[in-house]
Amino acid sequence: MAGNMSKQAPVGDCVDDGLEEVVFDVFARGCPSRPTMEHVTGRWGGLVLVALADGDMRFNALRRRVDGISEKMLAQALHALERDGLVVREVRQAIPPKVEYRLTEFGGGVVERLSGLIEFIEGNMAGVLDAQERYDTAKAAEADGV
Amino acid sequence: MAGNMSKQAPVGDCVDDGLEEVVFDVFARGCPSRPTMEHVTGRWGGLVLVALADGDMRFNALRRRVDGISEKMLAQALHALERDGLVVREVRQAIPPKVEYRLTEFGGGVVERLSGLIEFIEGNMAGVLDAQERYDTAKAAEADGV
DNA sequence: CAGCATCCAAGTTGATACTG
DNA sequence: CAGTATCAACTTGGATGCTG
Repeated sequence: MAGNMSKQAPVGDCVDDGLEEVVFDVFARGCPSRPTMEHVTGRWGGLVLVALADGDMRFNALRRRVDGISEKMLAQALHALERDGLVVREVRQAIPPKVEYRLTEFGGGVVERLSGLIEFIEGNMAGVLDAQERYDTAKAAEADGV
Repeated sequence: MAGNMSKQAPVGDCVDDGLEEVVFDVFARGCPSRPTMEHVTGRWGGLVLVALADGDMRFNALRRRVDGISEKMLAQALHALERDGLVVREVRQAIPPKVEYRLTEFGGGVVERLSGLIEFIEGNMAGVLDAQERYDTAKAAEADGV
């Protein structure tokens, strides 16, 4: 494709042309780390990734594992993840077709950190539920007492 | 609001009535950990949270820090985060008004893990950019050669 | 099985304007 | 300053039907 001169992607506010040190910063609006971050943490990407930590999986197995995801969203998530180099798609020619998805090393690193986060949140959900209740009660009282 | 009987929120597939052990599971469709997870990892929530790790911050300071966020989205993110008990909103009566946002202990724990993830991703972005390039090239070739 | 294409409803977002 | 209200534009997601 045209306009593909080595690595100097046009990247907003967080990277330069390769002569100086490159710094990526999710806080910067145009930084390519933002989309990647979104693929990883978005509604489905993270769940797909973590599901793959249990071992390689096929399309429909993933679909079952990630409760509530639609075909379309799963395909979309897998594409994004594959493009970012987090997941590898492996086709086994056969009938019926067999396609497996596997984490790359980078993907594995992401999953480690991500599942740490998930476990931490799951482990604190009781407190979250309490906080929500308090918040809602306070809001209701406020709406009343005004 | 009506229908608020103690803690047995109607929570899909991952929690019961308090007599047995409660297990939260982000993979389950109706689990309340999912929304919370989304607030933390969503487009803005995570950035707001991590921004607050630098110290307490006021509304407009946050707005400047999180490049590209709109007023509306910031307010929305802060509400969700506050409701989940990740952030505290502190009002200082004065003119002009002064409102500060601060991480709770739980919020701090989340941020630790989240920023680990962010740093890992930022640190691997060079590889991601390469992967994307390879992916796009392969796709282009495929679209051609077919 | 794996997955793309299309359509459409519903939700999300951002700009703008306004309030306390 | 710290928000809320409103509206139009855009995006998302899911259901359905079809292909290899």
